[in-house]
Amino acid sequence: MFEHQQNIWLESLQKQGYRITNPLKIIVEIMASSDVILNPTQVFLLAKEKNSNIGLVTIYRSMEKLEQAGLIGRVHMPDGCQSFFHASNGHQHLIICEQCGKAEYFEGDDLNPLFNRTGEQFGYQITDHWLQLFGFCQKCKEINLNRK
Amino acid sequence: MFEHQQNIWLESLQKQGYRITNPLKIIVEIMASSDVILNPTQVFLLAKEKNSNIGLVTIYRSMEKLEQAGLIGRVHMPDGCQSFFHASNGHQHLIICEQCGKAEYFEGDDLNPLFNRTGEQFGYQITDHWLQLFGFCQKCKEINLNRK
DNA sequence: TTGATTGCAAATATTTTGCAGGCAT
DNA sequence: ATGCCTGCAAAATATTTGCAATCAA
Repeated sequence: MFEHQQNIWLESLQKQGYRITNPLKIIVEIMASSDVILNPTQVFLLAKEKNSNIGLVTIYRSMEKLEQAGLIGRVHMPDGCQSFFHASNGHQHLIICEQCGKAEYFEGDDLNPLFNRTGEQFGYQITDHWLQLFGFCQKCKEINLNRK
Repeated sequence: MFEHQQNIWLESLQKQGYRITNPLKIIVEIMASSDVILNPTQVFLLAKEKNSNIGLVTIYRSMEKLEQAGLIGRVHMPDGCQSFFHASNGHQHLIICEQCGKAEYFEGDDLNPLFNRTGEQFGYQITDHWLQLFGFCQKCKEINLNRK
């Protein structure tokens, strides 16, 4: 299942002219199967477990490729914006656990009427929008309860 | 008018125990009257015009104070999240020009039902949300038309 | 074979910290 | 007078670039 997803990513990268190297495969494997947002250093540490020789620079360069290819996207949080998550199908919105970074996409109502109305009201031509929810996921809620 | 706003900020800072120094006054003057988002370096350059002796480090430290005091907030953009803008009254949302950084707050519909519904659906306890619109402001639309 | 990709080292860019002197209170 | 705040220099972080060797195509 995850393997399937990885292959889709690798094919996509190959079609776009990138070479499928071992380090890239490892990074794809990590990013395509992660249900939490990850920053370059976190990806680096996970990747080292699979190939102790991999360099942090390769992570940066590969993340850039995956982003260019539309496979991952940068996730902004109140305390930083260097984490990445696999991209969504279509334009969906993110709900993110502020404790563990677990993220999921959700479909919102159609907010375009609000966005267009607001754009007109202020004289802006709207090109994009962000909607994100922050909170505690099921697991982290339980963890926090047990701590008390 | 802007002076009034500045004084409110300075009083608030004083009440919170901060000392009202000349560099802080200059930074408050800039942040309280700016209608565009500004990063520390931009604030530094603007502040230097008023006090050529001011240091970039002071900008960083003062921005932290203003943020702590709830007077400014960090603004996240697709290409960076180191800019600041004066805080809103209540929980409003931002519409930002991606070209010049001009920003304004707007009141949305009440999106809480959507947020709560989504939180329940995924098992998250929602603590916060972000809604931001990006686009081109009136002036930048005109600038771009004239360029063609 | 060829040139894109890698890992290392070094360079940049950004932000934070240590400290002596100055200034608000 | 006290100790918070400032500016400088230096340190710590985060990210990017140069380069020779390697490897996918």
